[in-house]
Order: sequence, then structure tokens, then C-alpha cells
Amino acid sequence: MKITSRFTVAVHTLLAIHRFEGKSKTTSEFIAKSVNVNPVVIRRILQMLKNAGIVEVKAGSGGAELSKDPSSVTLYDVFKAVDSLEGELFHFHENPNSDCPVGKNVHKVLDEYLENAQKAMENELKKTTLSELFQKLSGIEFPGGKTSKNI
Amino acid sequence: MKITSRFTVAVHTLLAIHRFEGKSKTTSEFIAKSVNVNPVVIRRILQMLKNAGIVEVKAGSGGAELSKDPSSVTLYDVFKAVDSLEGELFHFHENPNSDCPVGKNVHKVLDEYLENAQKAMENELKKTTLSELFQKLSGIEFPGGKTSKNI
DNA sequence: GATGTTGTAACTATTGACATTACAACACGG
DNA sequence: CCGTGTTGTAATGTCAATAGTTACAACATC
Repeated sequence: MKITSRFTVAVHTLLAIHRFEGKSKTTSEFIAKSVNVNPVVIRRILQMLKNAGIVEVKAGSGGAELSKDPSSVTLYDVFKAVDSLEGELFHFHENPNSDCPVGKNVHKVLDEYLENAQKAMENELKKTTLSELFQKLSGIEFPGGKTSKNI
Repeated sequence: MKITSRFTVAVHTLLAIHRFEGKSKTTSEFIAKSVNVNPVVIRRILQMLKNAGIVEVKAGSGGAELSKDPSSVTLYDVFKAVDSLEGELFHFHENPNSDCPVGKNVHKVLDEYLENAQKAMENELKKTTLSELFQKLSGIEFPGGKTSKNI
């Protein structure tokens, strides 16, 4: 039923990369401690985010940073980068019986509505950018209105 | 990543119950042949649909029928009946480190957007009723505009 | 070159969906 | 009221996918 935790881990990772920019080197091990998973899981996700052009990862020297303006990266972009293995949210049963009028036509009847539902979800994710999330985190951490730079 | 096939199987089942009303006894075995799964899978799903008040199942004599006006049952109702085990579409990683400013606040930052995305999907499912699906199937089977009653 | 990190493969553990078998409970026709 | 066919449900097996873990070569920087 559920969408992989890779998605929330990826967002957490991006929040951490931004939050600790200039303060700590955001290695896979550092991020892994914040998320509370194995560092290899973070490396795999960083790799996917890199392939999507969202982050740069520094092999050897260590650490990762954003490679795009966070106001141009939406939750949908992150979702697609790490979690859209097959692209289909709903799982249709495999072999409806084409000798039955229902089995023969069930895809024609249903597919349209399933696609629309998935798109509605994705469009909602498109509404939120990373910079909004960064600001929201900042607002929670520093209710006085300061940014994390002002510690 | 995917939502269980129980959902599409349930819709298929409801389509079959309606399509063969008065023509064939829609036993779990009959429906199972159309869907192409084990009859027990259908019985379990019929049970869930029964618990949701969507169908009546006749123990002993066999067969199932709708127990609600199909124009009052939406895809969302079916979805909730069979697939909403925990209610959460997204899977948040379990134990973000509360000693880290990101881990401590990641739920406060993200939850709202995840809920909205799920609701957007669910609201889209609420737009479609069973009677629309029945009509659409009929339109595909009988492009001349007749209903299945006119075979 | 020493050190620390990434990139990635290989293997394991765990979970969940679904298939399958089995059988008691039940309804109805004869 | 018994035989037949069906449902209701438990128990078990199978399989795929996620995620955890170990291991190590490739790499960058001092």
C-alpha cells in the first residue's frame, strides 16, 4: 500500500544538506545519523538525486550539496528521482480474462480514473518547492524570524 | 511503491456483479475466473466490501449483489474498503534522530504536504461513482448505445 | 602516500501481497 | 432432512521488494 520511505529519506537528506551548509560536511555518515538509517542507504539515495541533477556529491573528499536553485525543485522532482520505479501508483491485477466482457474491458473502463488520481497526487507535490521547506524548517527552529545563519 | 491490486480487483468484482446481474450467479469462483485470481482472493475482497456495506454476499446459496445505489458509491469508498490498511500513503522513515535539528523537525515540516498529496488523490477518486463505471463499460461493449439488458 | 569518503556489488533479513489447501458453517433443492 | 455447492476463514507456502549490512575498490585531498 505504501510508497517507499526513500521519498521521505530523500527530503530529509536535502533538508540536512541545506541546514548544515557551511557548518558541517554533510557526508553520508553524517546524514545517516540524522535520518537514523545505514549510510549506504543515504549513498544510494544521493546517487539517485545526483542522476536527477538535484545534488552534487563529492567522491573522495566527501559531502554533498544542492546543484539547483531550491526554489526550482519541487517535491514531485524528488519523488520522481527516488521512488518512481515503474511510474504507476496503482497496481492493476495482471491478467484479466479476455474471454469475459468485464475482463476484456476493465482496463478501458478504469485506467483513465487511476491515471487522474495519480496525477492529482503528483500535481499536489509539484506545488511545494525545497525553498518553502527550508523556510518552514527555519521558522520552526527559530520562531523569532531569524534564519539559521543567525545562530 | 504500488497500491495493492486489491483495489482494481475490487472494482473488477463490482463491475462483474453488476454486468452479470440476472444472467449468471456471481459466485467467488465465477468472478475469480474473470479476474484471473484464486477464488479465495475474491471471497476476502467480497468480505471487505461487505463490511463496508457495499455488497451483500449469500453464504451457502452463493453469489453477491450490490447493497447500495451505485450512484452513491465512489471509487474512494471502494479504495477505503479494501486498501486503506493503515491509512497512510507515504511511508515515513521510522526514527529520525531527535538530537538533530533536522531529525527533530522533519515531521513538522513535511507531514502537511504528504497529507495534502494523499487527499488530492483521494478527492480525485471521490469524483467517480460505480454507476459511471457501469455506464462506461456498457458504452464500450455496446457502442450503439444499448445497455447490456438489450443483448 | 595516508586518510577519509564515495560508489557499488553482494548477501541477508524482513515484510507484505498473494496463492493455495483445507475444512467447517451454511442455504437451498429435492 | 440430506446432498450439493458455496461461503467464511485459518494455516501455510511462495515470491518480490525494501532495507540493512558487509566489504572493498576508486577517488580526492592533505
